[in-house]
Amino acid sequence: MADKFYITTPIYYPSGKFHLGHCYTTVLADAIARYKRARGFDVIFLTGTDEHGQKIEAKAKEQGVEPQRYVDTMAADIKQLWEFLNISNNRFVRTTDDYHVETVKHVFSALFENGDIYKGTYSGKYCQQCEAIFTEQQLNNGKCPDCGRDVEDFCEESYFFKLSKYQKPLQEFYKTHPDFMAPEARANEMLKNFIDVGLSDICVSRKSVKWGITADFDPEHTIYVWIDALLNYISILGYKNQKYNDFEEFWPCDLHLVGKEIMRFHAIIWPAILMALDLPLPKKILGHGWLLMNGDKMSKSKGNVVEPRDICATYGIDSDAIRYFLLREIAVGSDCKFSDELLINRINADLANDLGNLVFRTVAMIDKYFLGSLPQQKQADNEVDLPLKNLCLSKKSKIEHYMDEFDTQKALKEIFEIVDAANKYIDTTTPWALAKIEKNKPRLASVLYNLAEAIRIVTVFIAPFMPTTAQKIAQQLNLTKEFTVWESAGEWSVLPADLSVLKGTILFPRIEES
RNA sequence: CGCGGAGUGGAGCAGUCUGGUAGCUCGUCGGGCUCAUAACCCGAAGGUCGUUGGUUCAAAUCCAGCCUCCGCAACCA
Repeated sequence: MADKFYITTPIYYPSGKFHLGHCYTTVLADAIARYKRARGFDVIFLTGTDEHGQKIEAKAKEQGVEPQRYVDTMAADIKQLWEFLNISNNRFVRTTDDYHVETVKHVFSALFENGDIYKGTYSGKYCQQCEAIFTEQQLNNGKCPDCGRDVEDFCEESYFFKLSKYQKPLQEFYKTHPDFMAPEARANEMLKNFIDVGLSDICVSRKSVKWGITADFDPEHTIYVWIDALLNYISILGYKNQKYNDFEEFWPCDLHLVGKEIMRFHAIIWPAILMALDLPLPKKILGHGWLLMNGDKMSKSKGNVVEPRDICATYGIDSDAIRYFLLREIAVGSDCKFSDELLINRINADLANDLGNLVFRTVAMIDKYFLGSLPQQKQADNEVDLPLKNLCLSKKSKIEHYMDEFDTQKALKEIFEIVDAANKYIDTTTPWALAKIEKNKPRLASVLYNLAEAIRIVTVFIAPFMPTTAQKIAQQLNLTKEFTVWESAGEWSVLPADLSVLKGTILFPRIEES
């Protein structure tokens, strides 16, 4: 039996256009999922949409459609986006799906029955414009902190979850599982900002919100969207529903990937709910940073979003280029500045000039000097070949090390050192000079073969990050499956000596700035 | 004094935990090469590491204070 690996993205809230930020989370999860599969893991990779709540209700109304219709459209759109980005998720959850609703209702009732959910009164200050409730402290000079308008008293009967009861167990858990939250800075923030000041019970139902899952024992109440949303991670495995049957095998989750702004829901509330259900806690919550537009967060409400399909169309680039940018440019856990210029520079420098050009010139030379097929006879390795070979062979363990830490940036850096070394190798060996003298042909064949091997290894390594590109290179070098299995990246002379290539199109055309 | 993060050549970042000649990518300038996508290779210029003070033989790194920017405080990846 293969080892199991369960990875999730958050389920996205479709209250507006999806943007590059959502793509980052999902692409990161995808690269990790593909890497794990390459290493032989049996992977469940889950993403989805969080479709209930007031904002969705309002948005639907604004467009003059039923909420269900609205979320259907949005879910279809995001699925298309993931297809465009080559996302390999094998589960997709929608919180309006029957089985999910079934699980949520069951859990809510169970928690009510065991006393972790109780009836209370929810009070605060309500802003009509924002349709949001704030606490006294949140107000800005007594006005709504979002829009600055007057607020009114608000009081409603509600159900509460006994989060406070889990303060001590959570603290104990964090202490015994120091790797539970990552990166460290984010863990500090959680502990100092929320845990240390004391957890209070949270309101988990709303009478005023209609678009949500109703509580079985009190149908006037809909269940708070975060309770609803978090349960997706187990409803999709079939916990308390009949649709799936993977809970025993795949829970607890190996990695919840989340944006830093929703870290607290995953690192505090979610574990508390699981404790209340007497279920094991996830192994790791990784809170990544944001893409910043001119220093500002890219967000739906600020309207400064970048849509990946638009940007690809504008510059004529394919989705692998976007994937590469996200995985290469962003240090896991840190914020990252974004601009068209940074994107273009990164793509041109690494993908067009270095990788794309390397593949193109190598294949072109095999085509030109040997009509596409290398002769069998090869010289042995010499002092120029060995460094290249050894560099290639040294990378597998390093890349595995970084990927096991989910650090795609460092992993890609290692991979591209091979690309650099190969380009340099061409300069050192001067194949065009060898080609001029007939007796140098065997040496020329060796040089080109070594380049093909280096490229093959790169192809194996980049497949989790740029699956389409890996496929394109594989076609050009005539790589069948056995030459691209992960383990083969740790070996040399894997390709047949009489390698044939097919000249293909340019992988990444340079983007000329307008 | 709510909490957290950041401040390093023109741009984007690493280095700070474990003090010891300041590193990477892009850009700029000069040279080389011509297989290749005006791509590739080599070299150079450019930084008193936000600021003040302290510890030390030695501080980007440790300590204290200050300034600036960003984020969080219950529905933003």
